[in-house]
Amino acid sequence: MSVTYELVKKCSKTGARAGRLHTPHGTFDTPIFMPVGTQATGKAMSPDELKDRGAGLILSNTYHLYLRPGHELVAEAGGLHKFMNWDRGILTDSGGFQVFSLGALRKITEEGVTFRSHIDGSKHFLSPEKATEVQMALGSDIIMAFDECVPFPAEHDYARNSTERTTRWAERCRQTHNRSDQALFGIVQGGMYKDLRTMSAKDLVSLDFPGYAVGGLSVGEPKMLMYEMLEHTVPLLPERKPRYLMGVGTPDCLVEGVMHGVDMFDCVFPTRVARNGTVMTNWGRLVVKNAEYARDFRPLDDKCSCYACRNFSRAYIRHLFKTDEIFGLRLTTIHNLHFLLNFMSKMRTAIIEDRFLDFRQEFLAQYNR
RNA sequence: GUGGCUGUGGUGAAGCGGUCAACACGGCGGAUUGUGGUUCCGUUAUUCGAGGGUUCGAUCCCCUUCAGCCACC
Repeated sequence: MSVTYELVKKCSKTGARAGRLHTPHGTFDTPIFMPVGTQATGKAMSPDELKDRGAGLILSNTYHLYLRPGHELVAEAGGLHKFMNWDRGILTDSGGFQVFSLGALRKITEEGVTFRSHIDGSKHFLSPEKATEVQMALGSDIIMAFDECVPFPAEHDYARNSTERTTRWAERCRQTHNRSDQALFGIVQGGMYKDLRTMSAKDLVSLDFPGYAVGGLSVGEPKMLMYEMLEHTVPLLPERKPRYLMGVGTPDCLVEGVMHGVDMFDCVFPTRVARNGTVMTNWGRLVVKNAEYARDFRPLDDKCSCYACRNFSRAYIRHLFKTDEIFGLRLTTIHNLHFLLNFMSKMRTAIIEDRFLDFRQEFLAQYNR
């Protein structure tokens, strides 16, 4: 198998686990946070800058690359790794979530999804087969099954039909997939219904994917409900395979995810919020563009050792935001990625030293919001 | 010096006798979780250059004054 999971250490008190993920482009420590580079670039960051923060896998996107520049072009360039000059791991999302986000612009049938491009309104069709073909052309290390993300809230009937279809689609993705140097992960759906989560997990596990994602969470439901779903769903997944919680990236959610046994995460949150002038610190969120920092000459986070914190003040970074200088959002992006990747590595160390619960408690006591 | 025009929030401006002075930008604050260097939400002029008058009521009419711009001497 092209992608395998190696369990290194299990927490004695929670479901948390430390491991290693072996991929065709290297081995990466888990739990891992994968920065999002939707359009074949980690926004505002060069590949070297991503590596300097310790990024291992990054996430890119089928929907976006299919529309622009087109997967054939990427294949012609020699694949996504070569095209964007990234020699570590790449995971591509199938486009299911994007199509879900398009709302009124799309129509779902058993065959697939007809949708209109958010760029020019042109009509397109994405199916399990097509999404898999596109991802094979891109050549990412991990590709995702084409799923339908159940919205929140959703009626039980709707969620059941959708979840069953996602499983049928997963089987079609598996039938289509034939690249031995990449792994296809299945995605558990089921909305906020435990019986459907159980059904989805069981059906997908029987299809024997090399890894499993928990999808359909962090779609607007209360955090407690998300944690409840995680606690229910993760134990249904095979222990010897990686588990990936899609779309989660705030520090508090990451700790909870890790505690419940999740190995992989991705989220636009740290980078998007950075681009809008907000950073994460050991004490919680800090909106550096706010007026209260105009004369604050301290670093973003005095406990942080990142390039931005070592060299620049809140007042300076705020000034860059106020004047729309691109260097400002580069600094906050550097900081947020450093913060989050460092945070993941601290969690991993805590698991290995079997003090994860204490770590979690200390962190949550300090970090508000 | 004479004639004309203009003076509304941080900016550009609408209104022109009658509820809370339109809108845009900016500012301030919030949101943002498998798309969006994006988008969304809230808020931001007890006051219309100043003073006086007419009127039940004036940013809007009248008088005085100040300031800016233009033209002429």
